Amino acid sequence: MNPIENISQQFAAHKYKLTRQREAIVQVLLDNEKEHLSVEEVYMLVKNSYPHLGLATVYRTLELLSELHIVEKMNFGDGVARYDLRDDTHAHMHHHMICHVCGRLEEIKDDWLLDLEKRLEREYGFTVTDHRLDFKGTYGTCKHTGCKRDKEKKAV
Amino acid sequence: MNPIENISQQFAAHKYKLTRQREAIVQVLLDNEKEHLSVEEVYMLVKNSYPHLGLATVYRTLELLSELHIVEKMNFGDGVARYDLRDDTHAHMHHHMICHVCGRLEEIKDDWLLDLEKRLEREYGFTVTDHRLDFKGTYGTCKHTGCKRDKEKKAV
DNA sequence: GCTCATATCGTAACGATTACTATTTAAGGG
DNA sequence: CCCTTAAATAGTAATCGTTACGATATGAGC
Repeated sequence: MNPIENISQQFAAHKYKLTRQREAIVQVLLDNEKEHLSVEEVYMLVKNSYPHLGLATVYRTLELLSELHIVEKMNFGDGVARYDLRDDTHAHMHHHMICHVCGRLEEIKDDWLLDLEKRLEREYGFTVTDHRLDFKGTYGTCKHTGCKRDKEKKAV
Repeated sequence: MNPIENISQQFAAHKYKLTRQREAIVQVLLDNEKEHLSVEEVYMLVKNSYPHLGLATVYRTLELLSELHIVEKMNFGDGVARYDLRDDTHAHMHHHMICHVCGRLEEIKDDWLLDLEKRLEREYGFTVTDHRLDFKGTYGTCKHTGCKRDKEKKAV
Protein backbone atom coordinates (compact mmCIF):
# COMPACT_ATOMS: atom_id res chain seq x y z
CA MET A 1 0.00 0.00 0.00
CA ASN A 2 1.42 3.38 -0.88
CA PRO A 3 2.03 5.81 1.94
CA ILE A 4 -0.64 8.32 0.98
CA GLU A 5 -3.26 5.59 0.77
CA ASN A 6 -2.21 4.28 4.11
CA ILE A 7 -2.46 7.71 5.70
CA SER A 8 -5.75 8.32 3.95
CA GLN A 9 -7.14 5.24 5.63
CA GLN A 10 -5.95 6.37 9.00
CA PHE A 11 -7.70 9.67 8.47
CA ALA A 12 -10.90 7.94 7.44
CA ALA A 13 -10.70 5.58 10.40
CA HIS A 14 -10.83 8.59 12.69
CA LYS A 15 -13.44 10.43 10.64
CA TYR A 16 -11.04 13.10 9.50
CA LYS A 17 -11.07 14.33 5.94
CA LEU A 18 -7.97 14.14 3.83
CA THR A 19 -8.32 17.53 2.19
CA ARG A 20 -6.05 18.80 -0.54
CA GLN A 21 -4.25 20.99 1.97
CA ARG A 22 -3.61 18.08 4.29
CA GLU A 23 -2.51 15.93 1.42
CA ALA A 24 -0.09 18.59 0.23
CA ILE A 25 1.40 18.78 3.71
CA VAL A 26 1.71 15.02 3.99
CA GLN A 27 3.37 14.94 0.58
CA VAL A 28 5.97 17.44 1.74
CA LEU A 29 6.69 15.22 4.71
CA LEU A 30 7.01 12.18 2.48
CA ASP A 31 9.33 14.04 0.11
CA ASN A 32 11.53 15.05 3.04
CA GLU A 33 11.36 12.08 5.31
CA LYS A 34 15.02 12.31 6.16
CA GLU A 35 14.54 15.79 7.58
CA HIS A 36 13.10 16.95 10.83
CA LEU A 37 11.10 19.85 9.54
CA SER A 38 9.81 22.74 11.58
CA VAL A 39 6.38 24.18 10.96
CA GLU A 40 7.93 27.13 9.18
CA GLU A 41 9.92 24.84 6.93
CA VAL A 42 6.90 22.76 6.05
CA TYR A 43 5.04 25.97 5.37
CA MET A 44 7.71 27.17 2.94
CA LEU A 45 7.94 23.84 1.16
CA VAL A 46 4.24 23.32 0.82
CA LYS A 47 3.89 26.72 -0.79
CA ASN A 48 5.42 25.20 -3.91
CA SER A 49 2.58 22.79 -4.43
CA TYR A 50 -0.15 24.73 -2.69
CA PRO A 51 0.73 28.44 -2.66
CA HIS A 52 -2.45 29.58 -0.99
CA LEU A 53 -2.15 27.43 2.12
CA GLY A 54 -2.22 29.22 5.46
CA LEU A 55 0.24 28.87 8.29
CA ALA A 56 -2.44 28.03 10.84
CA THR A 57 -3.45 25.08 8.71
CA VAL A 58 0.08 23.77 8.81
CA TYR A 59 0.05 24.01 12.60
CA ARG A 60 -3.32 22.33 12.84
CA THR A 61 -2.49 19.59 10.39
CA LEU A 62 0.83 18.71 11.96
CA GLU A 63 -0.85 18.60 15.34
CA LEU A 64 -3.48 16.28 13.93
CA LEU A 65 -0.90 14.06 12.27
CA SER A 66 0.85 13.89 15.58
CA GLU A 67 -2.31 12.79 17.36
CA LEU A 68 -2.79 10.08 14.76
CA HIS A 69 0.80 9.02 15.38
CA ILE A 70 1.62 9.55 11.74
CA VAL A 71 4.31 12.02 12.63
CA GLU A 72 6.29 12.48 15.78
CA LYS A 73 6.52 15.91 17.33
CA MET A 74 9.89 16.62 18.85
CA ASN A 75 11.96 19.35 20.28
CA PHE A 76 15.69 19.72 20.04
CA GLY A 77 15.96 22.82 22.15
CA ASP A 78 16.20 25.29 19.30
CA GLY A 79 12.88 26.85 20.19
CA VAL A 80 10.77 25.31 17.45
CA ALA A 81 8.81 22.09 17.28
CA ARG A 82 9.97 19.66 14.64
CA TYR A 83 8.04 16.88 13.04
CA ASP A 84 9.21 13.61 11.65
CA LEU A 85 7.17 11.15 9.67
CA ARG A 86 7.15 7.85 11.45
CA ASP A 87 7.18 4.53 9.86
CA ASP A 88 4.98 2.01 11.67
CA THR A 89 7.63 -0.63 11.44
CA HIS A 90 10.09 1.74 13.07
CA ALA A 91 7.87 3.07 15.81
CA HIS A 92 10.35 1.95 18.41
CA MET A 93 13.50 2.56 16.47
CA HIS A 94 13.97 6.20 16.49
CA HIS A 95 17.08 7.56 18.05
CA HIS A 96 19.20 10.60 17.33
CA MET A 97 22.80 11.65 17.47
CA ILE A 98 23.30 15.37 17.73
CA CYS A 99 26.76 16.85 17.26
CA HIS A 100 27.76 19.76 19.50
CA VAL A 101 30.28 21.02 17.03
CA CYS A 102 28.73 20.82 13.59
CA GLY A 103 25.10 20.58 14.66
CA ARG A 104 24.57 17.54 12.49
CA LEU A 105 21.60 15.42 13.41
CA GLU A 106 21.67 11.79 12.41
CA GLU A 107 18.92 9.29 12.88
CA ILE A 108 19.40 5.72 13.96
CA LYS A 109 16.72 3.24 13.05
CA ASP A 110 17.51 0.30 15.19
CA ASP A 111 15.68 -0.97 18.18
CA TRP A 112 18.07 -0.86 21.05
CA LEU A 113 15.64 -0.54 23.87
CA LEU A 114 13.33 -3.51 23.79
CA ASP A 115 15.06 -5.11 26.72
CA LEU A 116 14.84 -1.94 28.73
CA GLU A 117 11.17 -1.61 27.96
CA LYS A 118 10.55 -5.12 29.17
CA ARG A 119 12.40 -4.25 32.32
CA LEU A 120 10.23 -1.19 32.92
CA GLU A 121 7.17 -3.33 32.55
CA ARG A 122 8.55 -5.85 35.00
CA GLU A 123 10.04 -3.53 37.59
CA TYR A 124 7.69 -0.57 37.46
CA GLY A 125 4.50 -1.90 35.89
CA PHE A 126 4.96 0.73 33.24
CA THR A 127 3.92 -0.10 29.67
CA VAL A 128 5.93 1.85 27.15
CA THR A 129 4.05 3.10 24.11
CA ASP A 130 6.81 5.29 22.80
CA HIS A 131 10.23 6.52 23.63
CA ARG A 132 12.75 9.14 22.71
CA LEU A 133 16.46 8.68 22.85
CA ASP A 134 18.81 11.49 21.94
CA PHE A 135 22.55 11.31 22.24
CA LYS A 136 24.58 14.47 22.34
CA GLY A 137 28.26 14.45 21.63
CA THR A 138 30.80 14.95 18.90
CA TYR A 139 31.86 13.13 15.79
CA GLY A 140 35.50 12.16 15.59
CA THR A 141 35.81 14.31 12.50
CA CYS A 142 34.60 17.34 14.43
CA LYS A 143 36.71 17.01 17.54
CA HIS A 144 39.56 19.23 16.44
CA THR A 145 37.23 22.21 16.26
CA GLY A 146 37.63 23.98 19.61
CA CYS A 147 35.64 23.39 22.72
CA LYS A 148 32.25 24.79 23.42
CA ARG A 149 32.90 26.14 26.85
CA ASP A 150 32.66 29.84 26.32
CA LYS A 151 29.49 31.38 25.11
CA GLU A 152 31.51 34.48 24.23
CA LYS A 153 33.17 32.56 21.46
CA LYS A 154 29.84 31.83 19.90
CA ALA A 155 28.74 35.42 20.31
CA VAL A 156 31.71 36.79 18.39
CA MET B 1 32.33 19.26 49.62
CA ASN B 2 28.88 20.71 50.01
CA PRO B 3 26.93 21.41 46.87
CA ILE B 4 26.96 25.18 47.10
CA GLU B 5 30.73 25.20 47.57
CA ASN B 6 31.13 22.92 44.61
CA ILE B 7 28.98 25.13 42.42
CA SER B 8 30.74 28.19 43.72
CA GLN B 9 34.02 26.74 42.49
CA GLN B 10 32.60 26.04 39.08
CA PHE B 11 31.44 29.61 38.86
CA ALA B 12 34.86 30.89 39.86
CA ALA B 13 36.58 28.60 37.41
CA HIS B 14 34.68 30.29 34.62
CA LYS B 15 35.06 33.78 36.05
CA TYR B 16 31.44 34.13 36.94
CA LYS B 17 30.36 35.67 40.17
CA LEU B 18 28.19 33.76 42.57
CA THR B 19 25.93 36.63 43.52
CA ARG B 20 23.28 36.44 46.19
CA GLN B 21 20.62 36.17 43.50
CA ARG B 22 22.36 33.29 41.82
CA GLU B 23 22.94 31.59 45.12
CA ALA B 24 19.28 31.94 46.04
CA ILE B 25 18.30 30.33 42.74
CA VAL B 26 20.76 27.48 43.18
CA GLN B 27 19.43 26.92 46.69
CA VAL B 28 15.90 26.58 45.34
CA LEU B 29 17.16 23.98 42.89
CA LEU B 30 18.94 22.11 45.68
CA ASP B 31 15.84 22.20 47.86
CA ASN B 32 13.75 20.77 45.03
CA GLU B 33 16.14 18.44 43.33
CA LYS B 34 13.44 15.85 42.80
CA GLU B 35 11.41 18.28 40.73
CA HIS B 36 11.80 19.46 37.20
CA LEU B 37 11.08 23.09 37.75
CA SER B 38 10.06 25.57 35.09
CA VAL B 39 11.42 29.10 35.11
CA GLU B 40 8.14 30.38 36.45
CA GLU B 41 8.20 27.83 39.28
CA VAL B 42 11.76 28.71 40.23
CA TYR B 43 10.77 32.36 40.15
CA MET B 44 7.88 31.76 42.54
CA LEU B 45 9.96 29.67 44.92
CA VAL B 46 12.92 31.97 45.01
CA LYS B 47 10.66 34.87 45.93
CA ASN B 48 10.44 33.35 49.38
CA SER B 49 14.10 33.82 50.08
CA TYR B 50 14.77 36.74 47.77
CA PRO B 51 11.54 38.64 47.16
CA HIS B 52 13.05 41.33 45.01
CA LEU B 53 14.56 39.05 42.39
CA GLY B 54 13.55 39.68 38.80
CA LEU B 55 12.26 37.14 36.33
CA ALA B 56 14.90 37.94 33.73
CA THR B 57 17.56 37.07 36.26
CA VAL B 58 16.03 33.66 36.72
CA TYR B 59 16.10 33.12 32.97
CA ARG B 60 19.69 34.31 32.71
CA THR B 61 20.89 32.32 35.69
CA LEU B 62 19.28 29.07 34.62
CA GLU B 63 20.74 29.53 31.16
CA LEU B 64 24.15 30.08 32.73
CA LEU B 65 23.82 27.05 34.99
CA SER B 66 22.91 25.06 31.94
CA GLU B 67 26.03 26.20 30.11
CA LEU B 68 28.11 25.20 33.09
CA HIS B 69 26.36 21.82 33.04
CA ILE B 70 25.19 22.29 36.57
CA VAL B 71 21.60 21.92 35.50
CA GLU B 72 20.08 20.21 32.53
CA LYS B 73 17.58 22.08 30.43
CA MET B 74 14.82 19.92 29.12
CA ASN B 75 11.52 20.05 27.38
CA PHE B 76 8.61 17.72 27.90
CA GLY B 77 6.40 19.23 25.27
CA ASP B 78 4.29 21.32 27.62
CA GLY B 79 5.59 24.56 26.19
CA VAL B 80 7.97 25.50 28.96
CA ALA B 81 11.62 24.70 29.53
CA ARG B 82 12.33 22.75 32.66
CA TYR B 83 15.55 22.51 34.59
CA ASP B 84 16.95 19.72 36.63
CA LEU B 85 19.98 19.87 38.84
CA ARG B 86 22.44 17.29 37.70
CA ASP B 87 24.62 15.29 39.89
CA ASP B 88 28.05 14.69 38.36
CA THR B 89 28.00 11.08 39.33
CA HIS B 90 24.68 10.64 37.57
CA ALA B 91 25.49 12.51 34.40
CA HIS B 92 24.72 9.49 32.33
CA MET B 93 21.92 8.10 34.40
CA HIS B 94 19.03 10.28 33.77
CA HIS B 95 15.98 8.73 32.23
CA HIS B 96 12.30 9.50 32.55
CA MET B 97 9.02 7.69 32.49
CA ILE B 98 6.07 9.87 31.59
CA CYS B 99 2.55 8.55 32.03
CA HIS B 100 0.00 9.46 29.39
CA VAL B 101 -2.88 9.05 31.76
CA CYS B 102 -1.91 10.65 35.03
CA GLY B 103 0.93 12.81 33.74
CA ARG B 104 3.25 11.48 36.41
CA LEU B 105 6.93 11.90 35.68
CA GLU B 106 9.34 9.54 37.32
CA GLU B 107 13.07 9.65 37.12
CA ILE B 108 15.31 6.64 36.76
CA LYS B 109 18.88 6.97 37.90
CA ASP B 110 20.52 3.96 36.45
CA ASP B 111 22.93 3.78 33.62
CA TRP B 112 21.35 1.62 31.01
CA LEU B 113 23.08 2.98 27.99
CA LEU B 114 26.79 2.54 28.47
CA ASP B 115 26.90 -0.33 26.02
CA LEU B 116 25.00 1.64 23.43
CA GLU B 117 27.35 4.57 23.85
CA LYS B 118 30.33 2.34 23.28
CA ARG B 119 28.64 1.06 20.18
CA LEU B 120 28.11 4.58 18.84
CA GLU B 121 31.77 5.29 19.38
CA ARG B 122 32.73 2.13 17.56
CA GLU B 123 30.26 2.20 14.70
CA TYR B 124 29.86 5.91 14.07
CA GLY B 125 32.95 7.50 15.59
CA PHE B 126 30.57 9.49 17.75
CA THR B 127 31.59 10.34 21.31
CA VAL B 128 28.61 10.76 23.57
CA THR B 129 28.83 13.52 26.16
CA ASP B 130 25.22 13.35 27.21
CA HIS B 131 21.99 11.66 26.44
CA ARG B 132 18.32 11.92 27.03
CA LEU B 133 16.00 8.99 27.29
CA ASP B 134 12.28 9.48 27.82
CA PHE B 135 9.77 6.70 27.87
CA LYS B 136 6.14 7.46 27.33
CA GLY B 137 3.48 5.02 28.32
CA THR B 138 1.10 4.12 31.10
CA TYR B 139 1.37 2.72 34.56
CA GLY B 140 -0.55 -0.46 35.23
CA THR B 141 -2.51 1.40 37.87
CA CYS B 142 -3.61 3.99 35.30
CA LYS B 143 -4.63 1.69 32.49
CA HIS B 144 -8.31 1.47 33.33
CA THR B 145 -8.73 5.17 32.70
CA GLY B 146 -9.94 5.51 29.09
CA CYS B 147 -7.81 5.77 25.98
CA LYS B 148 -6.26 8.92 24.73
CA ARG B 149 -7.34 8.75 21.12
CA ASP B 150 -9.80 11.56 20.90
CA LYS B 151 -8.73 15.09 21.48
CA GLU B 152 -12.40 15.99 21.90
CA LYS B 153 -12.46 14.05 25.13
CA LYS B 154 -9.68 16.14 26.53
CA ALA B 155 -11.34 19.34 25.36
CA VAL B 156 -14.56 18.56 27.18
C1' DG C 1 -28.67 20.96 -5.36
C1' DC C 2 -29.21 21.47 -0.09
C1' DT C 3 -27.60 20.95 4.58
C1' DC C 4 -24.49 20.89 8.11
C1' DA C 5 -20.49 19.52 10.22
C1' DT C 6 -15.72 20.10 9.24
C1' DA C 7 -11.80 22.58 7.50
C1' DT C 8 -9.50 26.69 6.06
C1' DC C 9 -8.07 31.50 6.07
C1' DG C 10 -6.20 35.53 7.95
C1' DT C 11 -5.26 37.73 11.80
C1' DA C 12 -5.42 38.93 16.60
C1' DA C 13 -4.13 37.34 20.99
C1' DC C 14 -1.20 34.79 23.96
C1' DG C 15 2.69 33.29 26.52
C1' DA C 16 7.42 32.07 26.95
C1' DT C 17 11.70 33.97 26.13
C1' DT C 18 15.13 37.54 24.83
C1' DA C 19 16.85 42.10 24.26
C1' DC C 20 17.67 46.59 25.98
C1' DT C 21 18.74 50.54 29.02
C1' DA C 22 19.48 52.35 33.29
C1' DT C 23 21.06 51.26 37.69
C1' DT C 24 23.52 48.52 41.09
C1' DT C 25 27.06 45.62 42.67
C1' DA C 26 31.52 43.43 43.47
C1' DA C 27 36.56 42.95 42.84
C1' DG C 28 41.12 44.97 42.29
C1' DG C 29 44.44 48.83 42.52
C1' DG C 30 45.72 53.15 44.40
C1' DC D 1 38.96 52.82 52.37
C1' DC D 2 37.58 55.00 47.92
C1' DC D 3 37.65 54.84 42.87
C1' DT D 4 37.30 52.59 38.64
C1' DT D 5 35.44 49.40 35.68
C1' DA D 6 33.41 45.31 34.15
C1' DA D 7 29.80 42.30 35.32
C1' DA D 8 25.14 41.54 37.05
C1' DT D 9 20.42 42.92 38.00
C1' DA D 10 15.84 45.08 37.44
C1' DG D 11 12.10 46.25 34.90
C1' DT D 12 10.05 46.38 30.84
C1' DA D 13 9.58 46.39 25.85
C1' DA D 14 10.11 43.62 21.90
C1' DT D 15 10.25 39.17 19.65
C1' DC D 16 8.72 34.97 18.09
C1' DG D 17 6.45 30.51 18.04
C1' DT D 18 1.99 29.00 18.70
C1' DT D 19 -3.03 29.08 19.55
C1' DA D 20 -7.63 31.05 19.39
C1' DC D 21 -11.25 33.20 16.91
C1' DG D 22 -14.81 34.73 13.60
C1' DA D 23 -15.91 34.52 8.98
C1' DT D 24 -15.90 31.95 4.84
C1' DA D 25 -15.43 27.80 2.08
C1' DT D 26 -15.74 22.91 1.29
C1' DG D 27 -17.47 18.33 0.79
C1' DA D 28 -20.08 14.02 2.05
C1' DG D 29 -24.63 12.38 2.51
C1' DC D 30 -29.40 13.07 1.61
